[in-house]
Amino acid sequence: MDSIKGIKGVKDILPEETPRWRLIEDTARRWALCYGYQEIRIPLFELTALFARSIGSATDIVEKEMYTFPDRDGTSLTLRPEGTAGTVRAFIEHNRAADPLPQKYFYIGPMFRHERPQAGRLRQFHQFGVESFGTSDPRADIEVIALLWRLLSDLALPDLTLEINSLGSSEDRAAYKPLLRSFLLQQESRFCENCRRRMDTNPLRVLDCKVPDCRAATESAPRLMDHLSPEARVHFDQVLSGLCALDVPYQLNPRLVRGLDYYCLTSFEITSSHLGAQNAVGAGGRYDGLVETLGGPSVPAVGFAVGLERISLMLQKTSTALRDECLYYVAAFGEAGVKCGLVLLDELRKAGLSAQCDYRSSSLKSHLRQADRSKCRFAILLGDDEVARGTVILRNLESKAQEALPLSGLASLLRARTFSA
RNA sequence: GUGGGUGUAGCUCAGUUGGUUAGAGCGCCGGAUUGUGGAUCCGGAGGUCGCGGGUUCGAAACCCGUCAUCCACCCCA
Repeated sequence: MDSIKGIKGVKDILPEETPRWRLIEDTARRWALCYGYQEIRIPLFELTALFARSIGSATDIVEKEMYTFPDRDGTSLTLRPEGTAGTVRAFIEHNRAADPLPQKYFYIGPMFRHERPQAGRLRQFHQFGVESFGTSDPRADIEVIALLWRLLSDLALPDLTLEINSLGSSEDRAAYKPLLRSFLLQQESRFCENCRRRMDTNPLRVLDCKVPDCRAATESAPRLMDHLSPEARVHFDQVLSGLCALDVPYQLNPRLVRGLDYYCLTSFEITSSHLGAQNAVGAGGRYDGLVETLGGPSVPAVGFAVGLERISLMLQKTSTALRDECLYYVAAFGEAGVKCGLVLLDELRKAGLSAQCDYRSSSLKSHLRQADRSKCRFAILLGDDEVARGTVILRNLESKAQEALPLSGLASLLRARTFSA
């Protein structure tokens, strides 16, 4: 009989790795709460139309990467490829804009995109993201960038670079695109096939091409940054000076263009040189028009998302192995010992002390071998002799020091020791 | 969707120009006078050589196909 395998690009996170994942998730939650963001839990799937409208129907995500399927009545549903669309939908649906307080949310959970798996890229992957609604002030941009920077720094991820750019307003881009396009057309022969196609569909992306010849060809291209409206320019300058004031180091990258349609003004990305080809750890930007696009009021917004797998990959290299520890191993053997051991295990656990036992082991020797492997700090030896005396032997597995303790009331005695130390 | 690499024990991998019972290390289970773990020594379990076809007296090895996986492109977190 053939065994059933997992789905391509959908990975199990095994017990060896979950402590690392909890560290990442706990750190993210802590920083988000510290900055006044509140957790929101949104569905894993939504109407397909939501993503098509928010992300942009001409983007790669919508065109070829979504897990889309018909509901039983035929309506098209899609597994969420990112978290912003659903968060904005919930924001509108529950009329949160009517609440006068700043609306700041974070989410954490799995996302789904049908891509070829690669280092740092899976079909089910995990993101932590924040969305700050209602504030057009550049300090909101600074805040989310600082939050992202502090979070990643706290995890001590190596060689991070924050790159930042301004995409201007949609009017700025509309005015800039013809300039760029005519520049590109003048030297069309220098570009790769991909870029020639992009000149029509999305000329901004040509700036982002990794082919060295293409990069060289766009070296002297007109810069969007030089064609910003005065308002956009001021906004951008204030973001940059704010980052300076907070000592968040950044690098201007005029080529930085995001792949989702809804971004405007501030756009940023944090990369690491330790990640292989997919070097972006997290990215985000401002999306002032999105709430309105999805049928809500005109509400400015800014946010980011980070890839948890990519953080995990880097953490694997830098930090020592984490593991979940168990305190006591109960080595119960012999006819009477086994009976008492069953009860003792339960009492320890009821007292909040982690305890385990290998029920297969029948000799003290094999128990101690298991205790050693389990990495418990103590073994409690309980054989027929101890039962007869009404005691147990508490053995420190590291120092090998042993002491006899009374069996009755043992759990509360150990509890008192554990929590007073 | 495109390109390349890799599929042999639970894990990491050997396996000669095709040659007979397919190996090692680690891990696992047991033992070394029966109540004391890690070290050492000894023993044991565990493999449709990814799958299907072909070439051959003979295939883990060569050929074709297929699947899986990894890396890269595209693009993204």
